[in-house]
Amino acid sequence: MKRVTIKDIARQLGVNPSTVSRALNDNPDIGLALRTEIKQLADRLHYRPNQMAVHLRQRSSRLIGLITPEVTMFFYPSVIKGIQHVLHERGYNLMMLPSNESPEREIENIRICAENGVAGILLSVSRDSRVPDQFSLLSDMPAPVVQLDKTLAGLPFDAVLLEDFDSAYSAVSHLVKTGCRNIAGIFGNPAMSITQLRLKGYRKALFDHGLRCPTEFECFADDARQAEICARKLLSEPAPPDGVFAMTDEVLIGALPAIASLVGNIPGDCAVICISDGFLPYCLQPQVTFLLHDGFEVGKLAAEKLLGLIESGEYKAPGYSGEKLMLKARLVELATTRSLE
Amino acid sequence: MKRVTIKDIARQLGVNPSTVSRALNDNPDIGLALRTEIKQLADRLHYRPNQMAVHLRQRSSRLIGLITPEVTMFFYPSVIKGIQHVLHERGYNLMMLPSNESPEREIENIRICAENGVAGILLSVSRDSRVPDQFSLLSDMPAPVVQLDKTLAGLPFDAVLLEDFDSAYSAVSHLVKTGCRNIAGIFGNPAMSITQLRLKGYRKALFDHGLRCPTEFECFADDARQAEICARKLLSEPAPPDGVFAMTDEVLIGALPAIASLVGNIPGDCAVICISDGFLPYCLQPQVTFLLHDGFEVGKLAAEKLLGLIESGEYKAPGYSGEKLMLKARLVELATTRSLE
DNA sequence: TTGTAGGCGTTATCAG
DNA sequence: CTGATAACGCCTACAA
Repeated sequence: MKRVTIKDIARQLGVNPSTVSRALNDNPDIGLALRTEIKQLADRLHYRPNQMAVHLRQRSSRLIGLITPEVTMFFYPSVIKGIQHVLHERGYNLMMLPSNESPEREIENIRICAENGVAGILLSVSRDSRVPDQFSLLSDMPAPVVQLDKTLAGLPFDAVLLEDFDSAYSAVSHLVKTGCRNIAGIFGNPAMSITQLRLKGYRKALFDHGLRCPTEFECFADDARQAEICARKLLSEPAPPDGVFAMTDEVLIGALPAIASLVGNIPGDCAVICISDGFLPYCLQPQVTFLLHDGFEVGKLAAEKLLGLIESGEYKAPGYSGEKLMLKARLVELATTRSLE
Repeated sequence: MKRVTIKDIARQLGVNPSTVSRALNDNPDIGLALRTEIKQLADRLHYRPNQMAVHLRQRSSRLIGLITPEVTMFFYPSVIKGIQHVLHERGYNLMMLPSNESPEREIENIRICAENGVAGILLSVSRDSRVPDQFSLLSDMPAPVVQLDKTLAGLPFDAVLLEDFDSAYSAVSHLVKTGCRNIAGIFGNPAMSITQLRLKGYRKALFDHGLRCPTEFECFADDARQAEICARKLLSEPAPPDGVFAMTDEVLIGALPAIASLVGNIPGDCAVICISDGFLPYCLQPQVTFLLHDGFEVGKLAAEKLLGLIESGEYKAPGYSGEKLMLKARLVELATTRSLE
């Protein structure tokens, strides 16, 4: 039960393989009559092109490499959905290459992309990745790169990311507006640029509103578990916060239950706000107001950008250095308002 | 800046490309001296084999196709981690092929696997998939298939799945043990086999303990939102349940906050138990006892099984029909016990 | 131990 | 309009 190839069709019709190839690719050079005859036979024989051969020939597969630091249940599932939504309808496939937060693995993943002739790379960098050595490989790749979410300044690629500074700034400002005066922040790993940006937004918001920003109120957590510990520590301070900014869903899911169990009334005693993908805040109790960072949108835009580059070849222009596309977050108010107090 | 190929190396060393190929593949026919010389040059030139060519030649890529109904934040992220853990260390890569719960898309995905010469397929079927038409394609594929999680009886493939019936049975029995007498169940879409199995386990447990099992207490929810509605409906019955079995994390996350807001005391007034991947129950408040369905383990075992089949060729034997590997769930008690009352 | 030649399945180029 | 030919990069009988 060998697979049927172009040659088989050619033989049966007594024509040349190249003619079959052209006909199947709708080349108008081939007479309509012959073209349809070939197509019909191809159909009857259940002919499917061997992509491995096509790829070798074209020197590029229709694969897109997605390099991410990890596959958490937060954010990435929706990013992936957004990516797939675009890739599928344009006939590309997705190869997942998690780096497990390891720069070495990241390099290996880039290598895998090169060896497999991916048509393009979607790159979300690990915590400890550094420009430029690590990404020198990328520059002489015949495929475009689009960074998404966790990006690195200084790489000459397009990027799609969320306004981290602004979102944090807005979130904290919203807490201030609803009456909070002692606002703590729980952040992610400080080596990540998104952490730094959100931290800056947090600080600036406090500063602009004339509020103090004691360092004990700035906590850093690598995961939900640590976020819980941070929350407990914050609330056991002699002067505990009356508002908490959670940098991510992951932080929120760790911190909120702890806060809920320690203060009588949220947001009465302590308000909580976070930056979220828009799913968890609806699930948790009490519901929490958040700034929506839409992963689906990020994935979709990054994929569209990437396919655009692939098809235009624009990225090959000497000196092409990409542009950053910054998405704004939207405030979603779920919490019962606190401003009455 | 063309990519360096085997020919380039051969030319520089004045040997034949085939010699280089053999040397790089550690063929002992090639003299050790020459072999190392070739390898060194390959290194210096940063030679990387062109996998597209290798694949065409071998008639198989080192890609594994993962076909899943969707990419939710529940369960799949850990399954994927388990899969990647195995694939990566054995030099395979993962192509993600979500079917969006569409049987047509599922067929298309199988086709994509065939065209791309994947070395194997990991298959989790959609709700409405039916044997056998849909999977006839699979039978004459030169690659093995392993089903995981959402499986379909009647397909002649290996499968790795969790003991759904047993887990539901144990979960409900545990509720009985802690004193519940009116136990409701919130399930997923009834068309899924895991729903049917868990439903049967639920019913059997009630039956075996001599408890009634009114149909109003069996609810079906397609997502978290619907699960919330189910929970509200259940608790507003004239005789509300004193125990609720949530079939999945997704059900739990929808139902628990609703239950928490409607009854004064969990588990005092109404106990809750669920089947979970082992992350959410720790996060939600109140914490809930669960049966651990370990996605990582499922992914890992399925991937190992698949690579085993690929490398042994066993699956090609006429009449090979696969075997089901059933994983048992483990009870994890987080809830404050209710048995005192 | 190494070289030669052919082919994996497709498509691009050049004739006719 | 269609056919012949070569090439994409690699591997593997077979020959030497």
